[in-house]
Amino acid sequence: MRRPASMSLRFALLALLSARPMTGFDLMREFDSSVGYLWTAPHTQIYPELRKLEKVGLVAGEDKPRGARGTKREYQITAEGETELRSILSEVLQPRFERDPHRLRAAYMEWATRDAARAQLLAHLEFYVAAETLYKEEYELIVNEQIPLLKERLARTAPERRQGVVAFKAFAYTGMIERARAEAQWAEEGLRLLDSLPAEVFEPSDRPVAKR
Amino acid sequence: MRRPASMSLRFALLALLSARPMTGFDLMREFDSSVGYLWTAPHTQIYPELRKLEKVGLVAGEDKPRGARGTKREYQITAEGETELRSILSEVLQPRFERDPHRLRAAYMEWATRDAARAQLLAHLEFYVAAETLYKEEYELIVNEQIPLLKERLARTAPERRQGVVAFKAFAYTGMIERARAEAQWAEEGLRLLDSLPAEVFEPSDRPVAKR
DNA sequence: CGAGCCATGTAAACAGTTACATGATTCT
DNA sequence: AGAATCATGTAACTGTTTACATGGCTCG
Repeated sequence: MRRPASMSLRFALLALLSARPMTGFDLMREFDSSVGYLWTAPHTQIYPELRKLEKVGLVAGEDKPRGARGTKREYQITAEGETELRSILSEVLQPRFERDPHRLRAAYMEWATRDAARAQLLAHLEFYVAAETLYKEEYELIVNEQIPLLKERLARTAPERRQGVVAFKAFAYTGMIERARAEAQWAEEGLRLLDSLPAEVFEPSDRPVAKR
Repeated sequence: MRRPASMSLRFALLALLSARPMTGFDLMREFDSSVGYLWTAPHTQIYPELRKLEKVGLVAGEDKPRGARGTKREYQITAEGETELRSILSEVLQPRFERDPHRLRAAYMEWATRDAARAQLLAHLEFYVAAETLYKEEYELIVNEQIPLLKERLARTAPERRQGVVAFKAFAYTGMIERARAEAQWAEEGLRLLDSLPAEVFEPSDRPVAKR
């Protein structure tokens, strides 16, 4: 009866299958695109999880022919699976303090050279500037209903509910955009800090030869 | 020779031990306070990792008496350990797309009732408003040099380098503060969205008795 | 003497990553 | 015929969480 604290993969698979039936491979490709920014998993995690979901009746698998000799297994969400989706969302997932390796490293930058610290922050800045652009593009695709899976989902959704389906996906992305912007800003702040500090606060770039 | 992609626990332990020698228990308590917002680990991870670090010479352990019969093992960072710290920070840790269970769930809120969605976002808002306050308090403690471990660290640091030691820790916290603010803002945006959507977009609060 | 803190451990389970592997189909 | 794509798997390992466990020290 107990639901594990972390079952995001399960949730993600059920959520995707609620749009249309898919094979493990299809799901893998979905994780490589749009949804992949929210959650992702390698195929080595997807296939076993699908078998588990089938065993407990949340999805139904069916072998489909593929070409002459080939087959593939297509999964569709069951009524129990949809109930599970509702049930997961009916419980609050408590936010918790997140570990952040980048923030941790930043806190001890006195052990880095100025150049290394700068390189780290530039990588951070570059990554999140690009991420922000990416997320904004996704956002536009969502609100313009230009994502294939979203279109299929909407086609299977009662007209009066479509508005919400789009709005929640767009909402998730505004969070990603805001976060990326905050990270980029932080990196810029760090770069200014680096420039403002005197050379003596850093580990020397060329360490003395004999350090004993 | 290869360094694992994720060695934040190792980094955190070395960074803490660079302030002063500590036992596993001391480190555990540190993770329960200040530094714990940047990184944390349970004792079941700390003790084995310390033994590993000792085996490879990055820390040196020494048994200390405790009362009459008791002992405890105190670890101090070695020269090799400090080199390791510098070495880790000399390489850029590439930022990557983070999975976020909360954003994932938000994207599929059409499967929730309005009340459940609101409860989720209120929990998010409450958590991050509190976190922001907490982080700001920590920030003040840092810049005013009121954190015991930081004071000990500064006492062992050459005067001309102290400025950086404080500034980097403060910098890490500005990132935490900005992020918490962004999350709180996002939750508020979500609450406004919920209020703006018509009732039909949500799963019914009281499901029909006979769902077939 | 008991509560609460100090101190350290094992073991099982789970989530996620990486490496290795296989074979069919489709397109050029 | 070979390359790219479709499709699915096993196995080993790392990092993290959770449960269970033990015992000494200090203070009231």
